[in-house]
Amino acid sequence: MNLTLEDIGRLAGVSRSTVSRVINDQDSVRLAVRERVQEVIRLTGYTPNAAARSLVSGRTGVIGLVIPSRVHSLFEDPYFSRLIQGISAASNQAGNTLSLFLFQNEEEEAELYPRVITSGFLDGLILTATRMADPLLARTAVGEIPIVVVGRPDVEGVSYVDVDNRGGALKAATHLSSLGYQRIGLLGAPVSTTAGLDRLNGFVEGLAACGLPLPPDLRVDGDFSEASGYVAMRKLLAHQPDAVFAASDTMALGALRALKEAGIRVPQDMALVGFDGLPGSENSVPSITTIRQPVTETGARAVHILNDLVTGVATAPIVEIMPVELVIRESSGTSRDSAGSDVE
Amino acid sequence: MNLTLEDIGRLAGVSRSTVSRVINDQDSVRLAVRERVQEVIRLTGYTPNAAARSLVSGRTGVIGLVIPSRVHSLFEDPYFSRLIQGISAASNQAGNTLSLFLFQNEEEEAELYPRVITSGFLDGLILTATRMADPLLARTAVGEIPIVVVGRPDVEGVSYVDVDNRGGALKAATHLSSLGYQRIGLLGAPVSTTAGLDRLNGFVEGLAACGLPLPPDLRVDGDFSEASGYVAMRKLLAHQPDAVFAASDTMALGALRALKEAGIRVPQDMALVGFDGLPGSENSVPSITTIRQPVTETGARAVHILNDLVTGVATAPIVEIMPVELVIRESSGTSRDSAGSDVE
DNA sequence: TATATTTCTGGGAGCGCTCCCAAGAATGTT
DNA sequence: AACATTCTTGGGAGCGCTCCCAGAAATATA
Repeated sequence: MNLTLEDIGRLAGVSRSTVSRVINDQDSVRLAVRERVQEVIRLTGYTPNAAARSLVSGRTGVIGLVIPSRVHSLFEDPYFSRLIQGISAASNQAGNTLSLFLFQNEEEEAELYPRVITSGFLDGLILTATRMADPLLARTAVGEIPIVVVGRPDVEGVSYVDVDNRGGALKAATHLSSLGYQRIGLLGAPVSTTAGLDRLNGFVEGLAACGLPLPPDLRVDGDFSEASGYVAMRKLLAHQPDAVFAASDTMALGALRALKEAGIRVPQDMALVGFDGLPGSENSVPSITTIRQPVTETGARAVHILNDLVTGVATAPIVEIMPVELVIRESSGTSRDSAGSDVE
Repeated sequence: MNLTLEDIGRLAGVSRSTVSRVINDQDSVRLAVRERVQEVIRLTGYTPNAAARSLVSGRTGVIGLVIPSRVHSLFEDPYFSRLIQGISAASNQAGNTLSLFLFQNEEEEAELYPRVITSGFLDGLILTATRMADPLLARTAVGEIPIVVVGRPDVEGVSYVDVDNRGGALKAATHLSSLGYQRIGLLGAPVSTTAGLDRLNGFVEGLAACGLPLPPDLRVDGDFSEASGYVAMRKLLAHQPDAVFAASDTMALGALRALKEAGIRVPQDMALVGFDGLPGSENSVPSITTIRQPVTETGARAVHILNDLVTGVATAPIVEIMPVELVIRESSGTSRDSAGSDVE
């Protein structure tokens, strides 16, 4: 039942080559012939065999998305969900097929990954949530397959797309400072991730630009989770900050819970700024001021860069930093002064 | 740089064919030769070209997972997250590669789907979240590619894996009845889904077996979401049930929120049973009695059945119903009597 | 030792496609 | 009308692999 080019050619009264030309939209096929062939293709529902095609062209149109073994819980994370959607949408649009590689554990990773990058099955790879000194990234240097990392990797020479973590955190700091807050605490993300590190540095830099320090006791780190935000906020409370920047919205949500429990009103008693721009921070009470990052667009850019690499339009490394945006909401809506404080 | 069978053969001093035999673990290769070839393969890091392989074998080892356009929000749903993980884990283990098809809208679905199932790129397909009269399912009947649906489809002749929705809802009903509750309400899932329908029927059947009715005013339907559970519970409250079965844990969580707001204690004033067995129902206060369904295993079974279909070990349609389990927690911990009621 | 039997190995054919080249058809030029 | 030029078209070759068959090597049997 499976048709071949030859079959279509026979039905249309032309040769294999002509049918191939029609399918690949190459010129130099007489209009009448072209239409006749297209009609036969339409009627038969013929689709070219992908394997044969890629055997000769050396390309499959398939790009892989690797999510390392650690991040399984994160799969429910709205960030990942949106990232995957962005990548999927962009690859559909670009005519790619997306293959998903979720490794269950390190052994699976070590066993499957080398095969994946060398079998010729993939045109390219998008790597997410790489850790510091990521073994996947190390293994990849050898392979010839184009790779784009989402999030800044800690090695040189790799193409990646990242959001402006540093700039975003800087914005958060200056925003809070401009409202008159002086004891601004940080609910940090793990510095074992480049995102955590960049947000920390940007935040410190922003405070410094406003003439403010970040005393060690005003910084407690979490792990991106709501629970860690809750715990960290409780610790922070002992040192009486008047505003807090949480390095993720999820942690900000946890912090908000801790503040509510402690009877501290937001923003009247304390201002709160998050990072990410997830729906949760918009729908909370009060809604949380945040640094919105373009997650879907980041995924889409990764796909486009990867395709440029695959087609040779560009050569690695390509780096792109996506802009972030300060979204002011209730949790930092009023200035320190109008909140009736005793400071300045 | 890309090696071929011929290259490996030359390096090992044997022919293409012998190398192929070693790689495919076929017998009748002298041990010494086999080891020499394996050594060369190990040293060179050779991996067979997937396209060439599948061109001749007619198989790619790739299975597709289709998530229709509607369910994008559901991607964050813990259910989908776990299902995808189950499917991914099982397909890794079975030596398959997983391709993910997230369609953004109906047009994309209509355009891409036919190509996907006919290009020969996929050995088989797993379809999730099909709706009643699903166009994908209808289109598929024509195609030759093996398909397994997760969740009972509303058409005949299709292989599928489902959980025992009917039996689970029946258990919930008899459990509540056995505790002495008499006005047991239903917070239903949409009957436009087979899961919603089956849970409704099982629940009614279970009540009937205990000699209890389901008065129309004791049934309000939601849409699986937390918000819909909240709203539905508030409506239900007006008709004073003494226990409620929510057809999903997420809705049960919403119901719990409504009950707390109304000052109704669970389980003292009202018992509550959910369905799914998600982490959220375990960690809530009080923890919610639920019907636990084996999500990961369901995904794994779908992969195995699909592989049986692909290899011809089995022929469609294959149907498998996964068992569910009543998990008793705080929200129905005590019997109606010991809760100090006036009934019986 | 000669022959029958089994085990192992090499090369041809072909999977369905794209690329290339050369031949044929159509058009342009004098 | 005769030739040069351009546009179309067909078929050969080959992508890297598996399958199959026949010949070579090893082993068993007389």
